Amino acid sequence: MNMRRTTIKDVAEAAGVGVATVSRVLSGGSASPETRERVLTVAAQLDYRPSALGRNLRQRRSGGIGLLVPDITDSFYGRLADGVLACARSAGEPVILGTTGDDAEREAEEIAVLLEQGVDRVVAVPAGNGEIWEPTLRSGLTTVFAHRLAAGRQDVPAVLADDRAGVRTAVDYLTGLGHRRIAYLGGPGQDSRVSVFRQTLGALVDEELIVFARGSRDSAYAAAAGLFQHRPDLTAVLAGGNQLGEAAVLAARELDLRVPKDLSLIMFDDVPWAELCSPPLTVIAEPAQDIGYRAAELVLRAGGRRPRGALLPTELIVRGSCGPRRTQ
Amino acid sequence: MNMRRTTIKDVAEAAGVGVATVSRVLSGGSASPETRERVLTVAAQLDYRPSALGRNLRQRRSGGIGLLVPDITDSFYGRLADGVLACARSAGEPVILGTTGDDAEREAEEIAVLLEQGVDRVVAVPAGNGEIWEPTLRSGLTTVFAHRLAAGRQDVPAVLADDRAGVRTAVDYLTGLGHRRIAYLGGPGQDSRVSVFRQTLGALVDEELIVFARGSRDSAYAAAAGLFQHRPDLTAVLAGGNQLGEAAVLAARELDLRVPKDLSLIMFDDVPWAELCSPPLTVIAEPAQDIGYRAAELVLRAGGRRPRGALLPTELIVRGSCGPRRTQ
DNA sequence: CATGTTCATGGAAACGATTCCATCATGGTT
DNA sequence: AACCATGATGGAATCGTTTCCATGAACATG
Repeated sequence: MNMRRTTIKDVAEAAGVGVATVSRVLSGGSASPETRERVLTVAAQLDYRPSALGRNLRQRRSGGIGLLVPDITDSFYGRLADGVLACARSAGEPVILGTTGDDAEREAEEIAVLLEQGVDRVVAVPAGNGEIWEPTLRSGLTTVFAHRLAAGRQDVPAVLADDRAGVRTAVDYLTGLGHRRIAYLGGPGQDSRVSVFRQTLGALVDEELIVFARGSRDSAYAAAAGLFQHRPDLTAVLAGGNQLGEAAVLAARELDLRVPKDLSLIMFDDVPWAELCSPPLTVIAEPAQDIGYRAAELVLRAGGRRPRGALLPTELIVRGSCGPRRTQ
Repeated sequence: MNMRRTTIKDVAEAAGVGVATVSRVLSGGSASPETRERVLTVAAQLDYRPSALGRNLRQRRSGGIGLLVPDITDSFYGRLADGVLACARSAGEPVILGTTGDDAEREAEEIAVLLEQGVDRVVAVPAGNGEIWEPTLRSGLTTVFAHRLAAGRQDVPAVLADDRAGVRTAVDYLTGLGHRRIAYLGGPGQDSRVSVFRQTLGALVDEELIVFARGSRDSAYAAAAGLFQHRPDLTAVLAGGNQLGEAAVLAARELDLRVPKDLSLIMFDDVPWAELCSPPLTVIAEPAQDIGYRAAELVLRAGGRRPRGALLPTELIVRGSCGPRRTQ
């Protein structure tokens, strides 16, 4: 029952060589062909698997890569995580997952846990502002941001969707349909989008129509319902994420606003149910999984270097949730 | 730039005590009050954080808990993972996430990675049959299954939703509405449900109406479409998960089957979009997050003991996707 | 007073890998 | 033949903890 794991020492003894040699053979160092083969054979026979524990301690870093997302329940982050996992798996690296709830304090805690674990590579959707990351980055942790930047941290490589272009396309599409009073229903960390929203809308911008929800579903619903009740004159909404879109649909239904007759709706993030909705939702698709994969790739390939980030394309997928401005 | 982490040795020196004492103080061992306070003060001053690396090696186990789910993209497993994370966070434990794609081989690989990392506690939605877990369990890894059992492994504690009761309720509901040809659209690992399905349906059971998809969305769609085309006489479907439900709605729409007029649909797992669908979907809600939380709790509390599992209630939520049998 | 018991304490030995460094054999060059 | 370069090899140090054990002080009990 209580059999010890086989260690490198066992292999060394069984193969009649020193532990140093075994280590070298197994990690690709130099060794004579016959020694190499003998060691490999013995290792296979004993079903030897090097313990990450010993290695990590010696190398003062745990191999794994940390992943911090706001909410693993959100389809977008689920897909993003899936991309990270796919890349990590192909590299044989474990992934330590933490959720921040878009809360700076929780983010800091999760970072602390990761550091304690000796994780030295992190993919994160940053929640707090850049300062939180200061000591972390200084301590030599390779970080890649995904999906969004931390305020005031242009020095960290990031893999982003080109949502600025997405916003432009969406706004142009809506104004093209005749809409003038267009709302933006945003979530945490979408300042950059909103600035483009303002820019593109130009003279049409109406600050009252720009509202923000915190991360939760409840908050999203409250924001949407509040917006619709307070400003029944709006005719189109751009929802900044799938949970916000969901809230918008729900709130609209609750208030008997018909989509797209009374209200045109565009949602960021193409989720499977967007097609099942009635009407099917027009969306700006973001390559969530690619974002995750690329970010993981960057963080793995980074050999101490600071890699450049990436900007992935978004796509407006027109379905049935937008129509011409209602004439009332 | 290249400053070393502060170690326990630094703290010991600064406090004028031995490292053993520091370790004891920090991990709740016995020490004189004044020593304790001095050590704690110094540790706080130096911002000392014990390295998990050293501890893990010495204790021959990594603190973290492993989590294995088929697909983190699936809302159900997302919520399950969220539950595990919530529990782990309250215990300050990191979570290593792996996905199996419901594939036995991938599951084995992920287990190997976890073992290599020294993980000794795992929450898993088992994909393969029980044998895969044999060497793992034998090697002393505390395992708790979540959401389903591995075939032929009654010796592993499991946290399950009472989906057998769910199936019974759903079938009774459908037969009560007059349906006679009821299909089950299943996914991997749902044998137990199907056996209850057969049982409850009794003489009405029709083996051709029981079809299985593999884990992917494509496979689910193919199964649903195939079922509907091949047996246009069926009047009700029980979909074994949200992806299967999604596929059913999509396939029905494609084939111009109106829900619930031509086809009644009940889906396992209450996802947010079930309400947005038109008609809103009648579902059997499963407490995914609770399952994850409870499973993590079990795996954490288990002090070598083998805890008993849990069976969590399901609930039929009637919305609009079921109607009386069509009279053709 | 002698002896035993209970503490707090620190030195040192693990844990299992990697890696520095010294050693030794080999083979080629002068 | 003497010498050096090269490459394979194993011993030992190292990473940062925890934990075993010996020591010594303090105190109670005979």
